[in-house]
Amino acid sequence: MPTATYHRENLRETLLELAERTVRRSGVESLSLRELAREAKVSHAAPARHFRDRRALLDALALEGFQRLNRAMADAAATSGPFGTRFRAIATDYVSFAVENAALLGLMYAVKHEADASDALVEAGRRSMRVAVELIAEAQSEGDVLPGDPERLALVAFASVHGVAVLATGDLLEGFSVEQATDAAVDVLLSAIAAPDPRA
Amino acid sequence: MPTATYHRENLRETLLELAERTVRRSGVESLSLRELAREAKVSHAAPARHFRDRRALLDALALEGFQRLNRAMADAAATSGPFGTRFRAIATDYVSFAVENAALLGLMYAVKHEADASDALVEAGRRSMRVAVELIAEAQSEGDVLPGDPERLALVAFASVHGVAVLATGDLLEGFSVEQATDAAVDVLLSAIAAPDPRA
DNA sequence: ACCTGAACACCGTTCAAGT
DNA sequence: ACCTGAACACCGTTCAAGT
Repeated sequence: MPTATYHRENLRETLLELAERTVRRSGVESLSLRELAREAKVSHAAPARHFRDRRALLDALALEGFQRLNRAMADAAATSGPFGTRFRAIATDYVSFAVENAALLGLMYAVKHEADASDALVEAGRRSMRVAVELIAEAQSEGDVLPGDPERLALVAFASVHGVAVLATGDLLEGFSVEQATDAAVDVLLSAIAAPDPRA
Repeated sequence: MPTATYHRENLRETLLELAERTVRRSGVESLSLRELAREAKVSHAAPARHFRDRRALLDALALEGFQRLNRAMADAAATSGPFGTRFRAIATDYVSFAVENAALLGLMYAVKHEADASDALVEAGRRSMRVAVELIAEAQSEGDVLPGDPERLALVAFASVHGVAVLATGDLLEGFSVEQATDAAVDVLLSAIAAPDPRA
């Protein structure tokens, strides 16, 4: 008779993985701690040891989401090449993440602005905006982007790309593909903020 | 002893009003049909006569939301004046609606793209996009906007404004006011798509 | 330290029965 | 037609008790 089916190696991670899977498959609202516990083959009270309540689990999920998104954006920003290319790469990555993790993205933004969001979560939420600000400030100093408050331009760029992401996940693209929509937004932004090529 | 505390004038409307109030105050997830029934002083099974299930009530709420939003946008679009002014007015109205009805807007977009959303809901969701397309097509025929697929430009404009709305409700404006963010997005969009003034 | 099992106060949904 | 009250199968959360 094998013993110890009863405490698990790393219940916290197991629960997070299971939770992410069910959020992806059926949305946040159908995520039940008791169901999760059943899937993890653990008593329904066990998750409480690792997450104070349902919200704490959701917060942890959202935090992981922001961390993954930020890593992807930072990687795309870190490539070399002309500003337009790097900007387009970041936008594409952002929208791809949104499409592939639609429910998670919704959770990330929903949970971030709840009154008592953790510092780590708020900080992670701000981080992607800062990637955009730095990219634009840097491009300005290279003469690739018109002068002007980089925070203001980054806000508009971020809003625009995030908007495409939301419309994409909401099935509101009305005939355009995700790539077409992203490219269109990037084209419009670049035509507004890119400095004219001095070699032209 | 007064009789008839027991069937109500218009329970459906009463429930919708109460539901909207609690969604506004405490979010969708804390909306309970039983609680609603208690507030309406009706048995917990009574709401089922008017809404098949919780989702049906949420759908009805979302539909009302789109209708109000679309009315506001159509009104702003119907004013006369130069394209830039009208466009800015619509954007401002959209973002104001989003800020004043943050939870409702979230519900609207969440519910719209659930697999079995009602036709009325999907149609209402598309309508605001069409207002944008028409505005831009009209401005192009007047020579106020550069030529190009009006649906593509409207998509970008819509995404941009919706993005500002989402960032605003998500407390991600980082030091900018809602008005500043909206104006910045409109400025950038106009500088990309507005035709140069022929009188200049 | 980590988990269990029972208990409590909620849910949404359904359905026979009442008016 | 519209509502009630009871019932069913779920929840999240807490807590004494076990190992």
